[in-house]
Amino acid sequence: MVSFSDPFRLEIIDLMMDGEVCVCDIMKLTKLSQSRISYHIKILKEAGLISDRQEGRWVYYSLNKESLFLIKEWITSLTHYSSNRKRCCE
Amino acid sequence: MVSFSDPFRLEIIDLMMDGEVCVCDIMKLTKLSQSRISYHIKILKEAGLISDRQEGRWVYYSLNKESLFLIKEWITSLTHYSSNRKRCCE
DNA sequence: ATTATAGATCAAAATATTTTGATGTATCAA
DNA sequence: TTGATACATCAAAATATTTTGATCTATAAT
Repeated sequence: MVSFSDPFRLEIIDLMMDGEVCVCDIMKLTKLSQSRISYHIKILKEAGLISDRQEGRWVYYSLNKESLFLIKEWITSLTHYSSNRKRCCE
Repeated sequence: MVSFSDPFRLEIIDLMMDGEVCVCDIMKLTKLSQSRISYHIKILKEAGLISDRQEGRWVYYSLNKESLFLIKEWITSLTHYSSNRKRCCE
């Protein structure tokens, strides 16, 4: 959740919407520097939000649908509990 | 989305799961200082994630279900597009 | 073997966010 | 009208995150 907190990470996430991308794809599409992208990728990976798969020199990243689903479930749980007024400061 | 990026804000959001809370509620439940809470509340409010309602000296905060729903929709859209492999670096 | 490419990692610098403590405003109770 | 409570706001300090540029590893092509 906390890993959603950077606009460039959101941009990278959006790029993964259509499937796998490598760092070089992201470089071309965003004009961010390589190390900058690797840094954000690392944060997304540590948060379990993306998966990686190496193929030769390339590393393909893609969204981890399961963890996205878990986040949705958490958001759902936020709104699906009792909404009865609690008295303040009792 | 970016406003989810602080663990204390997530805690405050969780507290609102059961309904409205005021700053003093949050103070009691979290032991955070008043100005610290107001600071985080402000960020959540500016993000449209919570709504407020004043009643006398108290301000009641609650989750804005609509904006939570929009976030869920965005997450859904991330995973519901074509997953066909794209060639890297073409 | 040499060179090129993809990407990870690192330390320092730049930048942004958060915390603190003080002060301000509004409401209410005595 | 005085004092207390709830909360907002502000500037400075503390802390955390991000960016940069350099260097490193691994793979692959010549």
